[in-house]
Amino acid sequence: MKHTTLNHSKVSSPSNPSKKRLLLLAQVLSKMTGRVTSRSLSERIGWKDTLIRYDIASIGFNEGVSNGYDVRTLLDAICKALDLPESISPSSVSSDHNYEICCIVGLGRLGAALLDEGIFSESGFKIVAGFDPNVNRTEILRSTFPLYPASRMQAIIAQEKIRWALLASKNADAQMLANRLVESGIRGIVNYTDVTLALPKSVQVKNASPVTMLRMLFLQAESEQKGEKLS
Amino acid sequence: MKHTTLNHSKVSSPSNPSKKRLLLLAQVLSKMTGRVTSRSLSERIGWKDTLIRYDIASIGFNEGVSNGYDVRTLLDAICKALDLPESISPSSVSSDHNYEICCIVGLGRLGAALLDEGIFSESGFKIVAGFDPNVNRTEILRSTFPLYPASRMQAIIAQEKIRWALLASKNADAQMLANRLVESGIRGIVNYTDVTLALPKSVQVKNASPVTMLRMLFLQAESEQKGEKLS
DNA sequence: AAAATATTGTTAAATTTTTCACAGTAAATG
DNA sequence: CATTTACTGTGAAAAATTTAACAATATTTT
Repeated sequence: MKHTTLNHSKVSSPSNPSKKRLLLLAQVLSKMTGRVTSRSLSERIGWKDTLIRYDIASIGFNEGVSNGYDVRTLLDAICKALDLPESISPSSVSSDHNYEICCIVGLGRLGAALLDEGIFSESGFKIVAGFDPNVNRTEILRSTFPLYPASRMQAIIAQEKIRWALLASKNADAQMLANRLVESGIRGIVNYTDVTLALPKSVQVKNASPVTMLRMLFLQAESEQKGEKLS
Repeated sequence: MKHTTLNHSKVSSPSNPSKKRLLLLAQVLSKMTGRVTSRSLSERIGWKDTLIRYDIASIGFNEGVSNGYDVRTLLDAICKALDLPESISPSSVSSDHNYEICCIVGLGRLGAALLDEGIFSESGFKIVAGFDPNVNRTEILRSTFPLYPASRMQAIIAQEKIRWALLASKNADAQMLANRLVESGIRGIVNYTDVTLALPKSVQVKNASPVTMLRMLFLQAESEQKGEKLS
């Protein structure tokens, strides 16, 4: 009999929690070589080995029977399954320069820090514009891509086909700017402000404000102490 | 019969997902006044009204019968239940200056942006130190709290009783610095680097790197398109 | 080459989380 | 003041997620 490489029974795509774990797993694998087992990964990342196998199975990968996984092969499979814009895997010449286009909204201290192009190189995401309500900021700051006054957001976003935004404005401006992003047809926002944005369900958000993150961290630690599960 | 204010059957503390939602809920309520209903909140935040009622019930709050909730009362109750260091609620004189002590590790462009004290004012968290492996950085930068070379982390963290860290170093240094944080007895890390940290289970992490956030956002949007649940 | 070992893939069970359904209650209405 | 309306609180049902159990199978050891 040939290698048992094609008896995949799981057809459905991975669940949302699985996807998030697979992303993290891919990021870990991208720093490794050789072979791994579900147990060695479990020790590295902290999830139950059985959950890791479950996640891997959910993308229909099964080249690991009895002997663990080849890092490279597994990584490639995960990247393909998640369909990230540009694979984390080095071997992925698959999608040739398939970037997702982003912008930064709000060029205060934090927003300006994100202008550093190095952050996003090889991430699959490309920042092509920055916006701020304050024209001073857009004129003073230097970056490898153009900066515009917020009044031009709608036009530029359409023109450049921007689909994602990093929102790092003042809290007071956050909802207003988010609304404009929505009107411009954006698909998702990474929200570095403390404002819990009101958005249509069709627009995704990820909250990443330092304060909110610290508070969530605090809650997580509180639960952990009492012996509860951590997420 | 008296007001039905004390027939709380739920004794167990809220589940972890509930806690996170309650935190966001509190942040939203802190910007409101008057009364709200589970439905109006549902429209504002996007979760099912029934889930909001469930979360509220989980902290034993029941002053909403038939008439919705008083924003202020509910907010206070949530803050008390979550036991955040300094309440989001304005009326909370309860815990007098009960700060959680934090530090910033890595003072590159992003880390330096976090030196802005305004970010954390009234958050319940107080930054008392910054660290960087590069002594140049600690000498050049200005901030309202002292900056130290990374070599002094262990000593200062013990001395200042620092319990939380914002890690914004270069990726290459991240794990090394995280290890030192762990050795120093830190309780949790907000990780702004792209490295998936290997840490003991007793130390909590929240990943907030722009790239990881964008990737998760992307996955979330992908699922949403196919009509799946969003987290 | 047989036995022992290590490890996956998978199905089923357990657990957790969310949703539903509706009884009960305060306020508003006619 | 009876009736309607708009809500909550809650216990049970449903759905989602995680864990456990184990048969199957490569690899290593003796």
